[in-house]
Amino acid sequence: MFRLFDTAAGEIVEIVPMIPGQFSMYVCGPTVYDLAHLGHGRYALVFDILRRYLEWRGLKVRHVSNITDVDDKILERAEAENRSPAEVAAEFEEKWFSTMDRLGVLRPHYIPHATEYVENMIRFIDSLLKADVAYAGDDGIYFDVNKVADYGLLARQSPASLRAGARVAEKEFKRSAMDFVLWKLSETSAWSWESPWGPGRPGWHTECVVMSVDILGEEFDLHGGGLDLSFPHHENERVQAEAMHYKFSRHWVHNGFVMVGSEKMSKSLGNFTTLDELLESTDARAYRLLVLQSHYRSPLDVNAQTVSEASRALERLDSTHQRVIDSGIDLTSSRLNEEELERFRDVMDNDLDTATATARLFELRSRVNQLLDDALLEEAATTCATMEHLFGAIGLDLVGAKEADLPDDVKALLEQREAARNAKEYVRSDQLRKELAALGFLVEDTSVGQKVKRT
RNA sequence: GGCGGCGUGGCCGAGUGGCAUAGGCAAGGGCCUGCAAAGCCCUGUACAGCGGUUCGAUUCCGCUCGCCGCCUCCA
Repeated sequence: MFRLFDTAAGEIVEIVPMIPGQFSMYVCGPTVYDLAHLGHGRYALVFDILRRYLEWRGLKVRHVSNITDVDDKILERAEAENRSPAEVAAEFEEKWFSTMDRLGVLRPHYIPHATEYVENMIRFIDSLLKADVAYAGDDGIYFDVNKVADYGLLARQSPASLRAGARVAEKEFKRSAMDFVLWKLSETSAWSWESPWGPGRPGWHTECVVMSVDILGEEFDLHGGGLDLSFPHHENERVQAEAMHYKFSRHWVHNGFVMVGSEKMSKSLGNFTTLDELLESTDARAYRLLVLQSHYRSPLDVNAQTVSEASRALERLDSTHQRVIDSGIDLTSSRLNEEELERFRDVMDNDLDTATATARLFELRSRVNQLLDDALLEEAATTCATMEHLFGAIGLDLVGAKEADLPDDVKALLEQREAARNAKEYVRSDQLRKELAALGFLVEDTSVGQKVKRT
């Protein structure tokens, strides 16, 4: 029994796949006009973890995530840099996936682009007009939210209270402040598509409806994204679909924000760090571990300290992995501890509680070390294999010490040090260890000789 | 203004109507080690405040204080 917090229900609900054994999920992807920041990284990791977990659980997952390549911000950047919007979009899409690869985020099974769906969107908007839930305004076609009974569901607010707080300047012709644009007329810009209403561009909220339904059908299991998409974006998608009598997504899932101090990280606040910046100095797995150590719906502080703590924790995991390898244990043929697998599943089934699951895996790590200390190799093998199998299920692979290509001078120093130690010239060997440390190499003495790590 | 959420040890961060063994990081003490490192063992007066419900509340309810989010583009 797998449960998740469903934003539409406002509580944790049991997730019963529409088709037994399968799972269809649509996750709102990036608008490609700039580099991805830590917040994008978190959502990508959260849904990557969800997908991997469901697959581990034996479900056949269809994971769809779009690329929004039609947007005013893309146009603005293109104009500012005197190139075409398509060029800007292509550049940042490529950069997006290269960063996602570094983060170990699996490619979604389907990656639809808004530009491929413009014709489809025009037909959809036309249907909305025919259904009388949309109308023509001065500068485009608008959705009439008053035609939907429960507008505000995903915001968990009534239409009246939403209206009371509306911060958007009213356009005279709009029937309600919350009405949103489906088709933006743009007679001046070269970047436009022909439509029955004149040249223009589709509004943001329509593409995901059209693409998700095209690929997954009129009803699918889950629709997700960052919490900031719950309203108005997802709500606007939902009401369009509802107006067309689609059953649409059975569940809505949103992840919490990355925080900078006490503020949400966002483009508009300008307080963002790009993922590429983070990855310059940090193992990408450390960010995944940091994300795993908190609950996906909680705000997550990402700063130099929390990142370095996660990096340190990761080092210790890797170091245990290395210890096991050094003990001559063959992990690939080890049995797995069924009890632990079950416990992991129980915890993860409870609203994807990766924090508790990870805590449990750290306990296994500790147990592996204890077993190795006691030379209980067979049990250590099973425990370690189980731990690594489960970390793998959520996308975290442990690695041994990198076989660093040692520069010749380092090799020479190591040889001298070994000789000094064999001769019990400890003052000299400690001096050599210091020299190596200064060169960026950490030397440890073990029962099987010196071990070197790049620092 | 409306709606929602949060406040747990030195820091980060889970969880729970029944002793707060979460976990991570940091710190102190010990074992091991030529010394370190790694590893192991031990240690640390933590549930914002005030009421209420209850045999029992950190957990449920109310109020207060503090912080945050959404209502506009946002992952």
